[in-house]
Amino acid sequence: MTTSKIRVRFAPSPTGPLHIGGVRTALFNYLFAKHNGGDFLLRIEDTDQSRYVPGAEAYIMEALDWCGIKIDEGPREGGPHAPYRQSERKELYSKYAQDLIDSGHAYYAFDTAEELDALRNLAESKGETFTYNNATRTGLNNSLTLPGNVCESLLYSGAPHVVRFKMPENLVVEETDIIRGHVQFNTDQLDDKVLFKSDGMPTYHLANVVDDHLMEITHVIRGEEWLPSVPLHILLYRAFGWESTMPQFSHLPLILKPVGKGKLSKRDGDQLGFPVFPLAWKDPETGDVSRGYREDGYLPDGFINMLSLLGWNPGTEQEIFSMEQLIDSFTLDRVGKSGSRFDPEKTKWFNHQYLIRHSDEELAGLFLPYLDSKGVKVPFPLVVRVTGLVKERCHFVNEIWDQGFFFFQAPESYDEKIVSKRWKDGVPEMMAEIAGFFANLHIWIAPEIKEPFSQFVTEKGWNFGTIMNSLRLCLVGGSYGPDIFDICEIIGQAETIERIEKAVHKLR
RNA sequence: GGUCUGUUCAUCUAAGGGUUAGGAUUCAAGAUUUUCAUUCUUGCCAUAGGGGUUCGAAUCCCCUACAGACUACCA
Repeated sequence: MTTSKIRVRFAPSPTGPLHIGGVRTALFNYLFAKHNGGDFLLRIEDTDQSRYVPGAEAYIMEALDWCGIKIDEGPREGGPHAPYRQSERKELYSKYAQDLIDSGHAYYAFDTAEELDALRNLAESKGETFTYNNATRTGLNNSLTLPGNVCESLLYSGAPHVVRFKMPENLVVEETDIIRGHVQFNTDQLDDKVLFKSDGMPTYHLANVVDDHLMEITHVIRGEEWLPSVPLHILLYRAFGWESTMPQFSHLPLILKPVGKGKLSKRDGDQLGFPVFPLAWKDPETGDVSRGYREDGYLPDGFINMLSLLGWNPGTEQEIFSMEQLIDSFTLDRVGKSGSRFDPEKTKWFNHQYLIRHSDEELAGLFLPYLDSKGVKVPFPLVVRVTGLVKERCHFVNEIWDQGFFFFQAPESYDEKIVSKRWKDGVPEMMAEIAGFFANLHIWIAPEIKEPFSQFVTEKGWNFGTIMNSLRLCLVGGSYGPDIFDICEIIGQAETIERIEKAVHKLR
């Protein structure tokens, strides 16, 4: 253990949009770094050219930006260990692969992918599993079995080859994972992993270890799916002679799908009607669009708050956390070990909590694009006022429209259920009288409408409930919305009267 | 199949040997809102099963079951 500055990295591969599991991994890395006054780096692991997806890298950065996760060093930000894109560090890795061959920790292998596939199929047909390891490597085409001169001439002639790690025999590799505690593996169960591919690129395992070392990463915080490769990574650090500065490992529990079995996947969102991505994503090949939390009207701080509580808890009963508070409270020892099922309902609840905490101005600003898309152009102060009136009844920014569209345009239809319930005999006549009454009012602000109106209704001996509900139907087209007199005030005297007359006319 | 990891209300989780097993979401009921939503109150609901260790186990150990991850020249 060194006493150097805490440094962590989020190292996604740009094979598509980040999903919420990835965002959570990034978040926990970020929170851990900031809690300890350390650095958070973004490193793009694009060593598999065949899986490269255009736009994915930009997506990842935009998603982190939206979430409020700030990158200290990365491809865009630069930094002392640039470049931060593994494809741009390509030359570096072959040197390290060579070091391992020279020290006897790795070897060249000339077996083709087809040959290995055939071996796997053969083993499978016999109910066995083929593994490239100490038991089989002596019977395969590699620098351990081939005569030195044959091997050299193969390399010289440019024969395709990979570099494999020579997994030691019967060695117990132990490690203390910050989240999981003591874990151990026997190397006899492991295979000779490819470190360097025939296309000249390193695999994840090599690149990851080399870069983490070079970038002075102190803690590796990643998903549980990486736990099985921990022994390989430890052995690599040892082989390089870097064990004394090896990062500490933490393996985060998985995020499971809301219903059914297994970890959350892209498909779940489409089927169950909630986003699995922070931002909407358009697949460049198929053109399919997947929805995103941002586009669905979620607020980033609520989204982050929800994610933070998936697998982590503060040990207190506090549930609402700003990013600053999260940084303050976050420690890895309060991260659980078991997988968390994702709950879209609670996500909605969080969003509502954040929605009502946001200022009317801020929310109105976020709502503006939705208004635009409806072709509505109104003064901003009006949008602010309406937002303030309806935000408590919304879970999402876009619901401000559903809850308040009638402030901006007259209802075009009337909810039939409400019509049959409220539009009884005599009601049209009462409404017509009310329109006349409104026309004679001189002051048009909510309390000054309510007061005389109540008097008027009382004098007439009408049923207040019937009147209010029917009036609401006239003004908004249904049985929803905030206080009626607020609505009257905002839409104005003339419009109020007009809507009543229109309803009387149309609902005859 | 093998290796590894996990298992507390429907869901997220608290309780690091001693509590009526706590909170939150969902759901249900009531109150408020002469609408709807919000809000408030109340309620329902859990230690996977079996063995140990212990005066005492959700907590420590073992077995079983179930679940998951990994098992590629992918990350």
